[in-house]
Amino acid sequence: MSEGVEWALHSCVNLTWLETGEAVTAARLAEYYRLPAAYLNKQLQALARAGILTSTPGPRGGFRLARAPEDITVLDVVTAIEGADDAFQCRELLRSGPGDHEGVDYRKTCVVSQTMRRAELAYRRELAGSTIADLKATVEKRYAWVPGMTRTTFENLRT
Amino acid sequence: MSEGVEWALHSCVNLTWLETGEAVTAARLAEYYRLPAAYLNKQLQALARAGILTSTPGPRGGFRLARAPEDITVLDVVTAIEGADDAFQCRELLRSGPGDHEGVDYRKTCVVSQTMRRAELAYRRELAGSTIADLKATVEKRYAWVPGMTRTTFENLRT
DNA sequence: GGGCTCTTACTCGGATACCGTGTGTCCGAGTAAGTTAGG
DNA sequence: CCTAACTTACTCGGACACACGGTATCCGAGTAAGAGCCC
Repeated sequence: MSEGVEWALHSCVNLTWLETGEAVTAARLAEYYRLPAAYLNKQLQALARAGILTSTPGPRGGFRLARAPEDITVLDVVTAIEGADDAFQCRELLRSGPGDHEGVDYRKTCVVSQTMRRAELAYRRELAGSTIADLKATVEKRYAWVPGMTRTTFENLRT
Repeated sequence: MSEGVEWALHSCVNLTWLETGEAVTAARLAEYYRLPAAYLNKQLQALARAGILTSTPGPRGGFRLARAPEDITVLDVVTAIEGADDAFQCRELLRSGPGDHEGVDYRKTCVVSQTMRRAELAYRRELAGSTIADLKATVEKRYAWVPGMTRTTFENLRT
């Protein structure tokens, strides 16, 4: 799985603590974790395309959350970065084997494919059960100083 | 995810139908689905290293299941091909951020990491719940002619 | 006929190329803020 | 002083290289079967 997923999730959570009506540039989000700014920008673009962030160009521009943290699931972010395809892709191996394949969709009927898909669905269900708001809340509960420290750090980066 | 997983799972199920005490060569297993023999051989080697298959060289050699189909989970096969690492690898992004990181293992404490890991565990749990014997049984129940057809096809490939 | 030896062909196993995707970087189009000049 | 146009610097966005892992292939080490020969 792409490393960008980790970057994207942490950046989204950070954005929830900076919500002051103004956008945050990719450069600042990158500097926070010492990441390559241009490449993080690429990932943020993917989030914007997926409707998770909104991007505004020009001075005082940058990214901000497109909707409430409660309405952004972790699965949304993963899908935006990794794409919507399942990890296991059924290539319909059975079609190359013996037997009659007339009008059969092995993606539906193949037992192997079904088993892998079931696991995939369990994975997605788990990720869809967590929202960015949940992450934010858990961090605030366990590490109460983090939001303030994060805000302060971004303030200092502003200079 | 590697395409070899699909090949490996189908090959394992096929082997359950051919269990006659003698091994099956990678070439024949490959021919069944018109796969590149040398490359399938590579995947079967991985299964052998993982203790799922046993390999015997020389004439009348080949591969056979190392243990009963009930004792081989789908997760075992996936792990043998893909490796034991999680799909999401926590690079401890937080360590590059602000704050004190003395003696902290973010793979354990980071909320993002925990969330991703929980999903990963759900995935694995699902795969660990299905064995090769389960796949075999389901196929035999739904498509009763398959075992016989498979055996016959392999008989013809023997020539 | 039985047993030993040698040949032989066959199998896996790892070492070797090739290619696509993720990783990383760069520069240009567009925009909004700040400035300046005019009314 | 207010307004409007211009300049300017800043941001995203996509186009361009690089690297690594999955894909595919080939040839060699080892082995067991089978033939042949001797007893």
